[in-house]
Amino acid sequence: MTSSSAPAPRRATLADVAHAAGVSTSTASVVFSGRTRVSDATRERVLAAAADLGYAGPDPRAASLRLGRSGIVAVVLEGHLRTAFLDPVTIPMMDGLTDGLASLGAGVLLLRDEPGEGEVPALATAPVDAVVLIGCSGRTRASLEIVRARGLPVVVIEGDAGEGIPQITLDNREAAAEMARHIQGLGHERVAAVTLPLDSDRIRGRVTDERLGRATIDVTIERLAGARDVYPDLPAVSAGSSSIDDGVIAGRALLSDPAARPTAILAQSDLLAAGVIRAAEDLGLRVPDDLSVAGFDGIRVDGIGPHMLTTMVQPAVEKGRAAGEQVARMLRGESPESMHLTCRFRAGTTTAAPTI
Amino acid sequence: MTSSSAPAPRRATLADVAHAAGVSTSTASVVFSGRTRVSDATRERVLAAAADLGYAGPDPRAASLRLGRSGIVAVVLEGHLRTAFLDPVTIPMMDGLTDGLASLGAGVLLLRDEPGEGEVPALATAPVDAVVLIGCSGRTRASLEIVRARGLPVVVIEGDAGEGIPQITLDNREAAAEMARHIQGLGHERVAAVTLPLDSDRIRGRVTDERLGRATIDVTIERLAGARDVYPDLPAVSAGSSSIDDGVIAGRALLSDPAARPTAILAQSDLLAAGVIRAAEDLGLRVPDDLSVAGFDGIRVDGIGPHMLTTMVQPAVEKGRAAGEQVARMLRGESPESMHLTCRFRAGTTTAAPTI
DNA sequence: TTGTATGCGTTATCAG
DNA sequence: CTGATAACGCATACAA
Repeated sequence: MTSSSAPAPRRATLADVAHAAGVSTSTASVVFSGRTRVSDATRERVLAAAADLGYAGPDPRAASLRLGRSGIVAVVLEGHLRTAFLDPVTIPMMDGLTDGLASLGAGVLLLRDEPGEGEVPALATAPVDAVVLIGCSGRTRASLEIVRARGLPVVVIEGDAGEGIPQITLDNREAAAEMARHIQGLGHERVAAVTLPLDSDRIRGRVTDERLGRATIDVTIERLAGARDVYPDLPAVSAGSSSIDDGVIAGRALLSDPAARPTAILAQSDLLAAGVIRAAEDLGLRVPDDLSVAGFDGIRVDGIGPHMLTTMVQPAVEKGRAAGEQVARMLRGESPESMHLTCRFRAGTTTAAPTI
Repeated sequence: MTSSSAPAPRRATLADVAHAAGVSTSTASVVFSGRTRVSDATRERVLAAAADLGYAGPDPRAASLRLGRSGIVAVVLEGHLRTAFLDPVTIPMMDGLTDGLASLGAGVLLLRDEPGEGEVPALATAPVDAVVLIGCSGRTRASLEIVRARGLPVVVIEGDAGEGIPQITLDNREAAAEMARHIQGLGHERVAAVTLPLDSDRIRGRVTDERLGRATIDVTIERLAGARDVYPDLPAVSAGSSSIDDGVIAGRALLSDPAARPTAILAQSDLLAAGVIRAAEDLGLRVPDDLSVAGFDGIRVDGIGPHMLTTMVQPAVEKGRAAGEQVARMLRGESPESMHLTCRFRAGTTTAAPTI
């Protein structure tokens, strides 16, 4: 009957165990690390002593000091988890990341990129071996500075950190262009776009050249550029986030005026596309007869009834796994490589030739 | 022009900085920790030397050995992140957790509860100060053993770890009963339930007494018990996961036979409820006229058209925050308290009096 | 206000 | 196969 509030006299250390087993600490250490052969007899004695003293293995803190690594990789997300995980591609990506890191036996430390109420950013003092930055934009830039100052290996997913920092990127521009060509091939001429946020201010509204010039989120910029490679004058509305609700808002903005109504809308994410579809149907438009809607990401979207979104499928899990693998390489002392992953067109039921 | 592949000769240490600044290491240490007054003059000198040597602050690994804590709290999730985050309440809960931990400046280390391919579980060697277990069931039980062996403070969310381990629980049984009474109050007599998985096997199908006896997931057991407090003979079908798709499957199973069709279905999660609604509408039934459907969780569900789910809203963020706060207490040496949080009934448009 | 001494718990090296 | 020794880099009590 051990009470959990019992004041542990003092945790047993490796030295205690060694002493109790009548061996040196180095021998005891080797029993646990297994890096050298030990006779079965002494191993038994050490293990017995350990069990006896309630020793649960080497203290990770001491080990990490000695070894120079902690087995932890930081992932820096923007803002609240709620926000970061609102994007459905985040989860498969994180999953890929943990997979890619598995070869290291490393865990993932979730860090927020917040101002942090005047505190020193956790990133500056976290015992991590490497850092993965996601979407190096705005505030994330500050994280990059900290990381570089600490001299930690870093990989950037979907963002450009410049100067020889390995990055995992998507062919956003080419993929967006491919989708635009699909729409063009169907015969659409009056087309509009709904973009992801332009910067961390996340202001909604018509995308002017001036606003675009100040934009900081690469994904948004690239996907719009790709679409405009095909439709140079493509009008666009920016959303406040990648969500169905924001898609509805942007959709309304583009569809409310029947005179200026496009026949196709290119959304920069599947969630936005779902919102656009909802907005269209609320206005009595039929998809794809009256309006074609294209998405981006290739996630499974609930809530658009019988529709199957026409979209560009991005390799989300691969993205994370690639980042994890590059981190592993850097930690092994090998030189990392930037990787460029490609999206795949997937036809759905939400795009068709215009009927007008 | 610093190349990132430059072989750093050796990272500067606090001692180097102190030496360069012509002060002792303790003085230099204090400059960074700020735990004692230092004259502006020496502070300047130390900082200058640090900048000069590219010293980015104390090595967290050494600091954590010295201080006896790492500022990291582990969260153990079941299976792939994909699976854990499939449950929409996980994200707000994690958010609450990081909030609750914020007072400690602690980060969250995501750990999977996997077999791990014969490797030692990361939990056994991760440099963490405390552990949060989620839904202490089955495999998680093994994690608990490791944690106890290491003598780490631990808090369990929605699970019973027994023996004085603080837990954050929900009034699942009472809440489920409250919902059942709502349905009863509307006049329903033929009612059925769709439950969450019974155990980690996640087998779908009719819930027999025998299967229920072997069930290991407390949430499922409790919510079903609550419903049966009101409808003692309530038939139930278990889902393979908390998802819309699984809700559809369970819904079909319950509704396919017109003769034995219930007039109300109590789903153990909102996603399952959404699936049931979809299954009902696929069969030509109207909700709530032909079938009342109740959910559980109070998340925002897309994909059920105009419906507003009648549900029990659980305090997801609070759950996480409470866990974080208890961890903080334990690390401050105060004794932790188990907390029991309550759900709130929210009326929607998916339940009504039976029309037959 | 600053310096001195000590130990946090390990693990790598190398000699026996 | 085992043991002595020396770091790993830092933060604190205490003395100056």
